[in-house]
Formats: sequence, structure tokens, C-alpha cells
Amino acid sequence: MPRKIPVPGGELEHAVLIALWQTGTASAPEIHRRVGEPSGSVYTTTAKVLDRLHAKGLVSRQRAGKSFVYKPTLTRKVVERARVKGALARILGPDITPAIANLVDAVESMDPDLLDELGRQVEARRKSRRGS
Amino acid sequence: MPRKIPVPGGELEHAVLIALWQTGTASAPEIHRRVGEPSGSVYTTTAKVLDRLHAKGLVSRQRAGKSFVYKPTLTRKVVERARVKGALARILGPDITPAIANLVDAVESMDPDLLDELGRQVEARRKSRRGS
DNA sequence: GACAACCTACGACCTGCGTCGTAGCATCTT
DNA sequence: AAGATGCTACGACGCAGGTCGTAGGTTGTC
Repeated sequence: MPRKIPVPGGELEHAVLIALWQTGTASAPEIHRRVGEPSGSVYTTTAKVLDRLHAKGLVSRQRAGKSFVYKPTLTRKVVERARVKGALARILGPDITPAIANLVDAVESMDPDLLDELGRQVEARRKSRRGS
Repeated sequence: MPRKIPVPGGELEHAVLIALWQTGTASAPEIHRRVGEPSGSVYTTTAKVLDRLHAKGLVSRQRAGKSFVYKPTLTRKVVERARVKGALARILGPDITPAIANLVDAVESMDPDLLDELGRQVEARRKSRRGS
């Protein structure tokens, strides 16, 4: 079976990874300016996060002069999928079906318009399912 | 503003709380037999979880002979709502809209039939929204 | 060459949660 | 009364993730 996909475990790790997916490649200081600084973290915090991401195999790095250049090793799609799937199981808890209503509530409370988006996505999925 | 609703932070805390919602009221040993034991935990682990739940204000307790009787202080609906909402925000991350697709994927991968349930719930919500 | 600036590496601390061990107390049994 | 049993209280540990401080190496400048 395919080796289990590593996922960022916290918000900062996730944010850093997103920044890397957006830039494609970046040094620690760059990431810090994009993510750490705006969120009020000190440089070493960002560097540590990059360290841990590297330890997890989520990013690779390569020397470029005095800095490292970091690069995601997996596509955003793959990681997000694994991340959301894992987290969803935790969210919904033991009895899933009744929790679906809470999920819909939560989506609505974040932004009512998301309900439409959610409806569209569900329809699209169901359609392709019928076709398979 | 309404005081922030406390939520169980981990799976075991959640499971214990669910057991309490189901029984309405229970002693630590009862909860342990229902939740801790089946999951392979030792009694003191269950007791500790009950302690923390109590410290968070999610359960109240009252002496009854030698044991305490625990009781949820909030309804399941209220807590689950807050829990799911908080967790969903973390799950979806910064850019929400594109993450909706991942959410639908994840739901489908847990159980394809949930897609139908999700579709129904979304429709119901949208309908009542139009009416408000 | 000496020094400042920039980066990384390493270690430390804190919090939350799961996990126990142990101690203390009350009750029950013999 | 003495011991066993049942429960709670308290403290400790491990791990993950966020947060920093500090040391040490490399680069660039004067």
C-alpha cells in the first residue's frame, strides 16, 4: 500500500506550506516575511516550522549560497485531501450521519454563500458517481 | 457577548462526553466501563478525562455516596455546533472556497452514501434560508 | 584580517491531551 | 479490628506544535 501521506499538523505549518505551494520555492527568510512576520512570529519560529516540515518530508531543501531554498515535495491537492480527510473523521466523531447536519450548519455560519458552493460540489460529485 | 463555549479538545474527551449525553448522568466507573475499558484505557485515565471536562465546565458533578455523579452542563447540540464550527475553520484553512471540494471528497471517501445525506441537508438549509 | 549581518542548527519551554502510578480515604467483608 | 476493595485526587510523563534564545557558521564590507 502507498506510504501514508504526511500532513501539516498545525495552523502555522499549514500556512507555511501554503505559502510554499504558492511561491513554488522559497528561502526561510522569504517565508518568514510572507507568513511569520504578518502573524507576529519571530524568525526562528518560522525556521523551526520549516525544519519540522522538512523532518516530515513535506518539503525538500537545497543550499543556495548561505540560505536553503525550500520546496514542497507533494502537491497541494494530495496533501490537502489527506489533511481534510483525516481531520473530518475527527470532527464528525463516532456517529457520522447526524453530525452531517452540524457540518452543514458550520459551513453556513462561516459564510451563507458557501452553502451554494457546497451544493454545487455535492451535485457534481453525485453525478460523476452515478456515471461510474 | 456570550461567553465562549468550551469544547472537548480530544477524541477521548469527546467520547466521554457523548457517553454522558447518552446516559444523562453517570459515575466515573460507569463511564469507564462504557468508554475507557472498550478503548483499552485504564480507569484512572477515564477519571482524569472527567476531571478535565469538569475543569472546563463541560460537566458538573455531585457526590453520591462514595462516587461522584457526572452530568453534562451543556446540550449536545450546543457543544457539537461549537466544536464542529471551530474544527471546520481549522480544516478548511485560509482559502475556504476551493477547500470545499476537498471537504466533499473527504465525505465521499468516508462513505459514498453520505453524499446523499449531505445533499439533502444542504438543500434543507438553503430552502429555509430563502424563506428567512 | 576584523567585524557586522544574515542564516541555520539545537535546545528549551509551554500548553493540551492521553496515559498512568500512587496515595489517601471511605466503605465493605470477615 | 484488620484487611480488601472501590473511588478520587494529584502528580508525572510523552508527544505534538508554537514559540524563542543562543550558538555557530558563512557572507559581505571596510
